[in-house]
Amino acid sequence: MMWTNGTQARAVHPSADAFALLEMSDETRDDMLAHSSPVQLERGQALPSLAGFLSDGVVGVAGAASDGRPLVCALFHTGDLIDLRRRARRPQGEARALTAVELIAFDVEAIDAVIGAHQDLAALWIEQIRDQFATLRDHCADLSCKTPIERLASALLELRRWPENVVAGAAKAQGRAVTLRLPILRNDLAGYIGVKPETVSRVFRKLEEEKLIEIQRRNVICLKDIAAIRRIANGGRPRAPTR
Amino acid sequence: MMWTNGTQARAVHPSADAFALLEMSDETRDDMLAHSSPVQLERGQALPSLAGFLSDGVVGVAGAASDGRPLVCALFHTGDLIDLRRRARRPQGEARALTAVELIAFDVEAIDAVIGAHQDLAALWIEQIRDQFATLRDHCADLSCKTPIERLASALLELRRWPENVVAGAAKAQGRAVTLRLPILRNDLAGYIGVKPETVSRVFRKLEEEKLIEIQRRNVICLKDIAAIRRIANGGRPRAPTR
DNA sequence: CGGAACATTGATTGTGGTCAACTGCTGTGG
DNA sequence: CCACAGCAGTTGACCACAATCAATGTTCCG
Repeated sequence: MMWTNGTQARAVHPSADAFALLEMSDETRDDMLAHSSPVQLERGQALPSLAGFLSDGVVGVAGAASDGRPLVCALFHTGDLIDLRRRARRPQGEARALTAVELIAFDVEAIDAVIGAHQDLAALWIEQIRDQFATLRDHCADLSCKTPIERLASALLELRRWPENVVAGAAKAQGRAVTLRLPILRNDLAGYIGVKPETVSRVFRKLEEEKLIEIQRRNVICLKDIAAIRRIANGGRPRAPTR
Repeated sequence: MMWTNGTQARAVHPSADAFALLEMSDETRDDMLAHSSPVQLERGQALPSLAGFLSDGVVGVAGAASDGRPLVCALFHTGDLIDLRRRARRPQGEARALTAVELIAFDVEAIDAVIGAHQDLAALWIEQIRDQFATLRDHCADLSCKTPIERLASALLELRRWPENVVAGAAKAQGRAVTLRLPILRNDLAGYIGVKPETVSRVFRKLEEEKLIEIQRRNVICLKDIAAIRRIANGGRPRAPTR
């Protein structure tokens, strides 16, 4: 894996300026940056702060089960504001890098004052958390009652929403087909959709047998029939009746 | 069921002033109320607005499965600010009253300006959504990898967090025991923890056989050993190994 | 190459969904 | 008052299916 020398300085990644895409005034931006510190993490490392801006990579929040059951209850992607603070007593759950990550970690003591001082930032912050809340509601709906194949289909469509996961080029050419670069490992994907890695593997194979996807490499798959995949994701494969 | 005369005027419910408990200036409060309208809903009715303050009752957000699988992907309780807006194209999912509900429905066109104008409201709003986000993450963790008995234990402890669900009196007397008034039906509870009503019934019976709870009435149960219930909720009942 | 990490495949079994029948309760109306 | 309908919840029998465990395969490094 690249970038194993975590804290060491290195050339700026092209996507590192995702921060510049956030719509806010320069003044607000400067004020935010004044109370933050950029860090680089490798896969597996815990986030140093409960709040930050994810300028590159994927972060997963793990819940706390007393035994070591792996699980990923929420995903953050490049361009997301992260705010995991809560009023509740025990701060259970922990955020970890699922890929190599660039993070602008905020000083949680100071960032609230910055938010309060800048109306545009407050609006942006609310919009971000609100969207993540909505995404998580959808995800909960998947976990509540869907079959593994429906969950995986749903997760694939969700990953497609982030441009950095979509492989350019082949996309337009093949009509409705889209080639996806899965940013996370099977293990984490399985944890996210609430099944075991073996099941993910079996479901991938099933989808490929049905010509709906094509597994090109371990983490590169082509969605060949988006419409059919969406139909499955919306509940098109309920469990068989007992008869 | 009481209050079947939905829109008809009636005496103010004691808990209707939960709104007064929100920490904000009078000016902010007046400004909010100027852009909102109080409504009363009975069980099953959809919320008239994507944003509001829940002054009494329980609201559930249902996801959208193409077949009619019931599910409740998020719960709101008395005292919660509700903001279900999202940038995403299709506004899937729908909020419905799971009990009789009193709601101060906000005008979604105007409420953002009110938030922008009042710093205290912005801070409050962020804190609320952030907390709901955190609660939902915990819930996702439950759904991802826990067994039905663990999920139900977790849900019971979650419901205990809202004082209106706790039956006063017997609570203090019995030491660690707490009597809970379940605000929602078995069906909705099952949908929330991602199992079928039959399973909820079986798990309740199992918990009662183990003397951890006592089902006093259909919707009144006594948690007799909170510590043991919490141990289960945290992952104390994994599925048996195959051997 | 060798080795570790990641991923897949196969055989087996526990278990929660499914369906169906039943109980208990409440309100309605004759 | 009982009869009845309607709804919420429970119980039982059955079995599809995903978790388990084990072994093998693949990829990616040094």
